[in-house]
Amino acid sequence: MTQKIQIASWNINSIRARIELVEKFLIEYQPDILCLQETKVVDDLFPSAPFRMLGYNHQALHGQPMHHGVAILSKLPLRDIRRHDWQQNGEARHVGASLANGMRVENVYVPAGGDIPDAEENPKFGQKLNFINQMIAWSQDVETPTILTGDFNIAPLEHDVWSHKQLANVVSHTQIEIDLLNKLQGTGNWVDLARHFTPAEEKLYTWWSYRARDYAASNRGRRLDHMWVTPNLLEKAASHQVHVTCRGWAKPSDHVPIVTTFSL
DNA sequence: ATGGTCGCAGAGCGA
Repeated sequence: MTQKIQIASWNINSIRARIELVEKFLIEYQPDILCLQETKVVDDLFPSAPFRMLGYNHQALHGQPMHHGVAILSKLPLRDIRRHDWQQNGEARHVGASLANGMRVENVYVPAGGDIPDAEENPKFGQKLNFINQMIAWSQDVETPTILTGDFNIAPLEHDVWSHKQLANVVSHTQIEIDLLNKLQGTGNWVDLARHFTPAEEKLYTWWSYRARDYAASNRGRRLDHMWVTPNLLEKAASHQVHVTCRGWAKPSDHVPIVTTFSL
């Protein structure tokens, strides 16, 4: 008998501003586990009750005032919850937890990196590169079946952005970021599930700027959100979906949810 | 055309 587990990841851009949107998503798609990024709330003020009402009784929260913040909401018990602060700067960007079957879920919000792709001119860009380097060191030791998901803030492939040429020097698609992300991927032999199921030649986005007059008409998106697995989980991954329609919902996040179905 | 829009807080910054 096989067990089906669906795991979702969504940069929600404030959980308090969008709790109804999340409820709509959970009712419609019923994932077992939801990884959130940019919750923008301290743990004491996290809206836990609406999730419990929907059966997500197991909650690994890792928030801070104002910015960032990650959380794992789960119908399945979570254990060995770890809240990482990779740069010892108080930023809440990574929370991980194990399931009863031994799988680990690692939920990450990589720094956006500011506007100028130069570490000396723009410390935020340096922080982003440093963060990935910390993850590379961490990734060396990952052996258990692990899902690494979240907002990586990097769109590595040509068709992960609306224009490879026009974004070549735009933070999220610069070669230095792509090289570093590829190094991280190689370190753990991580498999990029979205591209495992969708050919590299096909455009695939998870984020569209709020600034476009009509996001759908201009369709200038980027694939910033990812779900990677260790090779020992690959054969269990049955499908991967990007729920583009959520970008068109009222009061949307600028990111859409991604969901992987595992057959265990 | 170098703008545009969000959320947090309660001005301006980060995204």
